[in-house]
Amino acid sequence: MSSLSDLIEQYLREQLARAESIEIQRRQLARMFRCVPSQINYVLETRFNIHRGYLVYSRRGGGGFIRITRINWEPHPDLPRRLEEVIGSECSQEEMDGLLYRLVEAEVLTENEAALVETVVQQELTGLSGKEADTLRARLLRVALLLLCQEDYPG
Amino acid sequence: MSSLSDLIEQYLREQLARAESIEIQRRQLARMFRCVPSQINYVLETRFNIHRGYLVYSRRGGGGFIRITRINWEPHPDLPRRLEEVIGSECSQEEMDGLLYRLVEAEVLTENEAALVETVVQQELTGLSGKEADTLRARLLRVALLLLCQEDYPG
DNA sequence: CATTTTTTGACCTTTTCTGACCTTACTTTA
DNA sequence: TAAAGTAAGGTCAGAAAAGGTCAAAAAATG
Repeated sequence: MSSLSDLIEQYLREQLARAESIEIQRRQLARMFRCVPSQINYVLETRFNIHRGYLVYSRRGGGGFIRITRINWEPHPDLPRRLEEVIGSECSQEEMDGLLYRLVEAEVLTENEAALVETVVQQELTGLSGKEADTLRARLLRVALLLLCQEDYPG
Repeated sequence: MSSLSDLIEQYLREQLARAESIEIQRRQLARMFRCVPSQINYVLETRFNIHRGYLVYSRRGGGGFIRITRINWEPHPDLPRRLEEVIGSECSQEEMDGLLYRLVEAEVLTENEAALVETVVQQELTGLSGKEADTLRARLLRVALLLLCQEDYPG
């Protein structure tokens, strides 16, 4: 249990223990650990992804950098997966209404929030109908619920 | 975050924090930062464009100058409508990032909310690219912001 | 031994920086 | 007062400086 990736992870965690956000240079860090630059990407993908509560932002070009931020909201464990299951790739208006109704009953959303979602989503769908609308509705609804539910459970 | 362009950006932002509009001389600013004059244009194009909420006007010849004006979009009243205008029917990731950045600056969103939107929207876009992604991104982003902004200003 | 995780390297994309050359506006002078 | 000179800023293409991707090889794991 101490591959190079583990060492790099450990190093970054130490930095992140002191600051909520750190900036690194891929090349420099790679030189520091005597590895190839893409190894850094591997560590970031496997250890500092969103599931583990980190956000990575990077910029290329001269003065480029990689910023790792510890995030303040617990990614709600398997909400994304469940929403994926429940909503799927298409969602009719009736299905959406049903789901929203159930979420209000379960007190996951307030009535106001449900109404807001309904309004905003339907507004974005104006002019569309049939399968096209159902596909888009599924995506919009998923994003909407992820936002509202995550907001409810701040770290 | 410390390329020459970043430094010049920072300097100009400081000026613009005190006045809504500033006038500079390209040559002089270039001398000040020990760079070639066209570097200034680069900074203006990438950091002070309309997407980031700035207007640039310039005049050549003797006594020439460059004027940068901050667009003051007032946060509260009809933000939703403004957002729809700004987002339009397509939105690249860079445009989205720029907009989120500005909303954080304007204290319409917190950094966490911005990160949340970024994450959730990008997640829904996995597998898509090009125009298709840009179209969908515009829609998802609009819904996301409408939800969060309404939540912030209920009623 | 099969599978998963790690490591590496070749090739790609984005962002920044520079310099040669162009255009516009004001100033001077024949 | 028209032409020439001077003093700005603009454009664009290419070099340089980052970071990204992906697949194959190597190592670890069970």
